[in-house]
Amino acid sequence: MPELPEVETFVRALRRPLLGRTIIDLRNDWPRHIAQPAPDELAARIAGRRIEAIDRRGKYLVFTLSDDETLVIHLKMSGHLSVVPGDAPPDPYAHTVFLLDDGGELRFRDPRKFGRVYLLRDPDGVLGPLGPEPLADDFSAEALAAALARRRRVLKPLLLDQTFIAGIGNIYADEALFDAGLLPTRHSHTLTPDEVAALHAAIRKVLALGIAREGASISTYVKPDGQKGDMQNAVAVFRRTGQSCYVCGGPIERIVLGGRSTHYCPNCQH
DNA sequence: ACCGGAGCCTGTTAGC
DNA sequence: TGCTAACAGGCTCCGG
Repeated sequence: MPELPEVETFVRALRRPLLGRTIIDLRNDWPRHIAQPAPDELAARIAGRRIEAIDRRGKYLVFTLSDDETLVIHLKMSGHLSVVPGDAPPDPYAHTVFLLDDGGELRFRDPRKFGRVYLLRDPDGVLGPLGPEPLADDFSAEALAAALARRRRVLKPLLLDQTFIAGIGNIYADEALFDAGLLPTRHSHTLTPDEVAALHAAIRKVLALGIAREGASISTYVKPDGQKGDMQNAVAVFRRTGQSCYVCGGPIERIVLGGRSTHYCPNCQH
């Protein structure tokens, strides 16, 4: 389940093999992978475009192409991107493949087919609704405090709301709440200034740790080179139901909030 | 404005 | 040990 740190890991690994390359063609065996525009139009418009920059916005990968085109990819649950030689063994799960001018391929592997590809002249149409980047300099505790007070919502589902903050998914939401010592069932407008400060620091801490450890290989995620990340060895609560809390020794509990499994320590979080 | 549920998918896991 | 059924999970859409 790629979240901000996992997507950032892809972005960093893809820059070296892709920057300066030109996309010459597209292969697709699952048309629903292409969200926008229609697959044949996307193929026609992307051919001949050079990859000039690769960045991340929330959980989206953003490829700035020549001629003011932007390729946007969301990996959703099981998406994976890698650059391989053209004669690499075929991958039945690589539903969308970008052919490169050096003979290589950018493969979008996606067993569950939840991922989406966009080719946009104005990426704001897709990226515009996203909330602030939690690792950006202008994401301050004061800004978070104001945003929390404005919405009266349960913390866990709110952290997963991409229009509130961009990039946090189920793993890092649970980890951030544990690190901040806050129960996932707390309501956003009830946090004290100290609690907001703790949450702000915790969000940035766990995301930065996830990036440093190149992502959490808990379900299907692996790095572009196929190797596992290392963040799964540093989680405090996620999918540790019944196991001992590393801080107090008590059992980690699991509840469902907003339809998502939620893990926390009832002793350490208040 | 917010919440809950269905739907999209298929590999993995739980339960018999 | 082998099978089937439920689950996971980001996000969108719908109805309340």
